[in-house]
Amino acid sequence: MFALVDCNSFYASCERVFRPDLEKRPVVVLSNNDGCVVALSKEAKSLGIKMCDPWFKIKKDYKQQGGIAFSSNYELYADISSRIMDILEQLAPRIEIYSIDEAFLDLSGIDSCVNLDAFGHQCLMTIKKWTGMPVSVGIGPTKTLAKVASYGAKKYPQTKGVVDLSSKERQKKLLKLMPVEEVWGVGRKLHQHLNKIGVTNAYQLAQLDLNYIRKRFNVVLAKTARELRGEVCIDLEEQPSTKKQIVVSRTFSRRVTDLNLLNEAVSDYAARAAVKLRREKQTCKLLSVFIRTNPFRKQDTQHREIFSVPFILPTNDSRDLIKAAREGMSQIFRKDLQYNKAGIMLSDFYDEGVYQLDLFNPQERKELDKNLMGLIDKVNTTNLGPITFLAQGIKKEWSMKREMQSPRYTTNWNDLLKVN
DNA sequence: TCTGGGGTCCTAGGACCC
DNA sequence: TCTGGGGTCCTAGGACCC
Repeated sequence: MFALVDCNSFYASCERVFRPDLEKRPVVVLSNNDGCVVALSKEAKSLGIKMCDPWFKIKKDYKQQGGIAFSSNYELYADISSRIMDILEQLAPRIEIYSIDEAFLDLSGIDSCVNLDAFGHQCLMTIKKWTGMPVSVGIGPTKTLAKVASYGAKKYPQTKGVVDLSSKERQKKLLKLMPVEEVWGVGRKLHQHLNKIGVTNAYQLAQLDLNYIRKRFNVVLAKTARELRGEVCIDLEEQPSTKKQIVVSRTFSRRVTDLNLLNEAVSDYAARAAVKLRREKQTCKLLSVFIRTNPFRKQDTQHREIFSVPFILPTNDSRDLIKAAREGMSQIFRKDLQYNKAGIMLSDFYDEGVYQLDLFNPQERKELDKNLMGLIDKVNTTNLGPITFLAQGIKKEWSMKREMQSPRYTTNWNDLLKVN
């Protein structure tokens, strides 16, 4: 048996924890650059606001209706998330942290000694009491059914936030009520195709012939159908698997035509990616750089391109990555175009310390470089930092806008909440 | 004026091998 | 006219997730 513990409107709820005056008010959180809505409270939903709505389009009406908006504050969200995950670790023997706001719990063992519905409420109340965050709990024999249960727990207030789908009858009842596009693994395209063959709810999907699904669609959807029937196909993954790629990309605060500024931006992203790569204790053999113009501006000449730079020896040295990023940029940059986004991608990973010996690059040098990077990373965790590379730029004219950000209540002494 | 960021998995097709 | 069979590896693109 699995439980899915899922925070309600996670980012919006985080903002409310330290602003109780916002309870019952519409709250939305915006993406980087205050671009579009990425999280919204129930009250904001009932004003007709949708996920991904561009902020500039809804801003005026929304504010008039008493809504409040925040720029995203990832430092705050990450900290609240880790507090919630710590609590869940105490409540269940095995958990899988699935995303910043969700975790699957393995309930085997627990299900034989306590009532599962009661256990769900215990999780919900403990998290509410210790962090102030509202969550829903869905319980089912497979992960996909736990997701279904969580859908029910959010959708129907009479469940008080917990749905237990242990029984076949309850599964059947809820699956029939659930639109097929709400199923975990069914996105926009599959939704359209399924509708075309007359499948509109989750129950119908579960009843389809598996061979037919494999032939007409693919093996992944067949797996989803089996999970909906109660057959475990997706296991709990306790250890986060090592990453296969690292991406750092940003939309600029304004359109950029200057190669120097683009170089600055990708150098900055490369340096950030290098830190992530070293945190994973990995090295990479490939760095790709990409840029694109604003696809929404139909009047502009469009250009998007990606260029990959291989390394002879795998590396996680910031200087190598920055150099490669600039090299790549010089290959794809075109004069007189208005770029609005750039990014870099690292791939082809190797464990740190596993590399072919190189005649021209003696071992001692490598150790020295490694120590240097380690030292920089260490300094940057203290308030002596940050140490950055000049290539990353100083003014960062291209960097994003976040005009409505809340304080970092839990991670910065200066932002600590004051009580008068 | 203003439209996010970071991931994974699967498949088809091409290049290449014997 | 008629041009094998079986395999692997890599890449790009599509679909999905949060």
